[in-house]
Amino acid sequence: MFQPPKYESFTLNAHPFLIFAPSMTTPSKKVRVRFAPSPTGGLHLGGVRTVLFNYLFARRHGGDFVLRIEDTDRTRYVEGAEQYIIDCLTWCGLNPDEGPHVGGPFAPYRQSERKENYRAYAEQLVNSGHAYYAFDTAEELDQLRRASPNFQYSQATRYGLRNSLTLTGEEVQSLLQAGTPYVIRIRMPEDETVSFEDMIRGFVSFETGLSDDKVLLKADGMPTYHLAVVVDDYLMKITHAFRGEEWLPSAPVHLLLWEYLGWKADMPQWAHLPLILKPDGNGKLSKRDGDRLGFPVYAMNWTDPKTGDLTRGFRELGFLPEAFVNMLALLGWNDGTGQEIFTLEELVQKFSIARISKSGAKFDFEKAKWFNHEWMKRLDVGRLTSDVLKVLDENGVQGVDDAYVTKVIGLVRERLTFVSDFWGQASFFFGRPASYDVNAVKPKWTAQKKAFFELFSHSLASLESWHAVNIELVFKSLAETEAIKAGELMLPFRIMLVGGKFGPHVFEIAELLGRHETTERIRIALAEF
RNA sequence: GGCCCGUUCGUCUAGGGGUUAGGACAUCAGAUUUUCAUUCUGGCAACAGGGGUUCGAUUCCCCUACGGGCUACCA
Repeated sequence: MFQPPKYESFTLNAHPFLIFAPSMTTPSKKVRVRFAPSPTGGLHLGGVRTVLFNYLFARRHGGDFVLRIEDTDRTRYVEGAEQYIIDCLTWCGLNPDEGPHVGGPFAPYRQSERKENYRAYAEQLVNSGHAYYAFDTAEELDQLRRASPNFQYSQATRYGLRNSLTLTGEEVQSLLQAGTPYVIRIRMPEDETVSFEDMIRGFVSFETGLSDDKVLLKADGMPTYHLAVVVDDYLMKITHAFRGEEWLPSAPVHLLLWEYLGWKADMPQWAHLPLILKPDGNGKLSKRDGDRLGFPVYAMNWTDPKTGDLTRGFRELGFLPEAFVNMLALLGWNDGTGQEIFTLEELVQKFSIARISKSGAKFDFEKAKWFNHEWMKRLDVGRLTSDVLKVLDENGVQGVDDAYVTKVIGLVRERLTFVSDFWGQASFFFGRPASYDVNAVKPKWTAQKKAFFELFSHSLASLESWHAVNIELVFKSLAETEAIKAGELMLPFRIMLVGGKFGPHVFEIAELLGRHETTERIRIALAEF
């Protein structure tokens, strides 16, 4: 017998796309978004991208960006992870308007501190028949799963298990009074269709009968993500919810909860972001892939407090936050013009959900490096100074003149991919070469060349204006007088000042080094050749 | 297994019923830079397959394949 399927739509706005139509770029309610990480370890690059999109959307629409710590799993809680997350956001310049560190009108922002909120809502769902008490222990369920691998706590099995659907009211009451551990589970409808309009994916629909009865409130009294995310998004008046695509399958549970709690009209618009994939093979990018392939996955260095293991981050590798954020934005989004370099401000101006792609993107470290190099070349030299000073300090160089450092940066920046490359490219500006690439000089070295450099050094001593062009002039005219090709002398001169075959134009180097230092280096090197 | 999502150069992507299918990274070749890097020029390189719809599909629809995600008292 034909039964028309029950259909229930959760499309909240009669015209869901209207909100984002050009004529109506400002949603009617004040935009409020949240990043809701679990403090269990380092912050993954995908997490930062989620933050970014939240941030951009909030700023674009003049809304609020809140940080909410989802620490409902006590067993996975890691000391220091919350502060680390906040530090990462600070480094990236993506600062929340509200959060545990800055407070706000909806405090507290840690779910562990909101524990008492959740039980009442779970009970409310039990009372309305949309949820039930379940007394099965974790061990019992483990056993069931071992016995049949596809076991689900669902309509197919719930009537054979120990819960308030199968027990009498008196039995349930006495179990509860006796303090028997229990969880509260959602009672998924047997045959309904839940659908909604995802801002990125468009129409998505699910059959409720296929999902299991997710736990809402755990035996320790803490909510699971499913309950907590709905309750807090409601309480914190979240209007748009961004999260990774891995959450799509549990969306129907959340939709149902919004409905059952009576908040359907306030449900946020959902946006399920495409995943960031491993560069080789397939699958979600994980910290392990970074270790294996030799690039960072976390935003900053992370030390596991239990094992002491250090996982390197983008920041410490020498990434500029500007480049890191820029690179992340382009992983799954573009503005349609081909422009690839954006400042945060530009991103805020140009960001639109409509231009986020649906498919996952493989992370390409080479491209990430390219972004950093581009920023290395474009950034204001002064902006780079403090970072470079840090690199110098790490290499035992202190108390150098800022203006000198700034000039050096200007000279070498275009050949640096990372700030951390600075030392390798510019150490000779802060100390004499420790050794010389003599093989580059010796085979063609002659007494005549030696004489040239002695004369050259002498000329430099009386050079009136110490500028690269003048130094070069003296160098070349003397070479001519001595009948030696200038080209034959350039490399030896470079080796004298730098120690190796690298660096900016040699006369620029001499200018920066100064008269005394230049002649000294010539004198010292002459003894080596 | 079931459910959901996805599929344009090696990678990130633009595009969209009629285009020489565009750009970027990587790569290759050349030029410049009397070092190296930068920079510049050029080359290689893609619409997963099959059915429809259509005068015409890479573009719209369906199926298949492939890939991924989820399937915990984790988020």
